[in-house]
Amino acid sequence: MKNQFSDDSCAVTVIHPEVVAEMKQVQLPDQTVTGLAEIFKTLGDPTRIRIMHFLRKREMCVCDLAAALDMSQSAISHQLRILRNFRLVKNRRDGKQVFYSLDDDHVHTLFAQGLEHLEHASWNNG
Amino acid sequence: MKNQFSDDSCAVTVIHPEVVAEMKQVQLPDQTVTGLAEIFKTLGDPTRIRIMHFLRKREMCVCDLAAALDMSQSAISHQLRILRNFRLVKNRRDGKQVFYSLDDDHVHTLFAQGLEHLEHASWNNG
DNA sequence: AATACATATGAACGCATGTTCATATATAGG
DNA sequence: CCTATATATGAACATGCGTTCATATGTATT
Repeated sequence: MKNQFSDDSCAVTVIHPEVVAEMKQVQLPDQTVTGLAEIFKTLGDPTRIRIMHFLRKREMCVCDLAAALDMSQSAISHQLRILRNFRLVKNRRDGKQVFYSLDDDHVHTLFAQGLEHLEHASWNNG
Repeated sequence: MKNQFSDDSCAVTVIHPEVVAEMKQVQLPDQTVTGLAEIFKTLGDPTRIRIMHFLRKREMCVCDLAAALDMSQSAISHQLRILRNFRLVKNRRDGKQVFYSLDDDHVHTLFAQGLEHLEHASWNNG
């Protein structure tokens, strides 16, 4: 016999069965895991970071965003759709223009915490 | 003349030149943008979310992580390397085993804020 | 030294993702 | 109604990413 096997999975050696059992119980629901991953993935792109950073300062229309970022209107619009889908930004129409702004305050805090971690990581980077 | 053009970019209509100018000044440094995006991208994967959630509870060795997640040791190891590269987890060796834990507290808060946003988004979802 | 075990890593494969290009929708003005 | 403008969207293309498979490294045991 070469290996121990966990109860209901593929062949993996288990070293601390109690730990594994305990962790399987406190596992997050799939929906929560997916949701969390989606939020973070949405923020995990330079263009979207830049957009979010601007919208933290003020609401902006699509055209101005594209100009300020030196990118095409189409690219920005696609990104805004993604941010909108995951409720990170909301929009209002004013005539021909559509203005975007942050959807809620948690995003602000997410940003701040991200920056704090960045600093922390830089310390250790030396 | 069909369009206005921004000073130093490709052809994009500018609607509020003052806003665009102001935003260009408060732009984040490229390094910061990249760093932030990398942190969030790193958290933007279901497997890594699950790993981080476990490590929030206790330190764990690679084998147990693989067993608890019903995934191959190789897959987990690859993911741990990514988390390690971006200083989200740290590791210590104890004999043949390597134990992983969260690197700092900001990650905890990042998680919490992500979850809060999840709830917020669920309200609006109806 | 030789074996067994825990972890790490490189290559490869399939799938997701960001941008561009072309075009559609929506609103204002004549 | 027709044109111009602001935004949205679908298809396509290139790049990036997560997993698997095979294998290497590192550590204890005999």
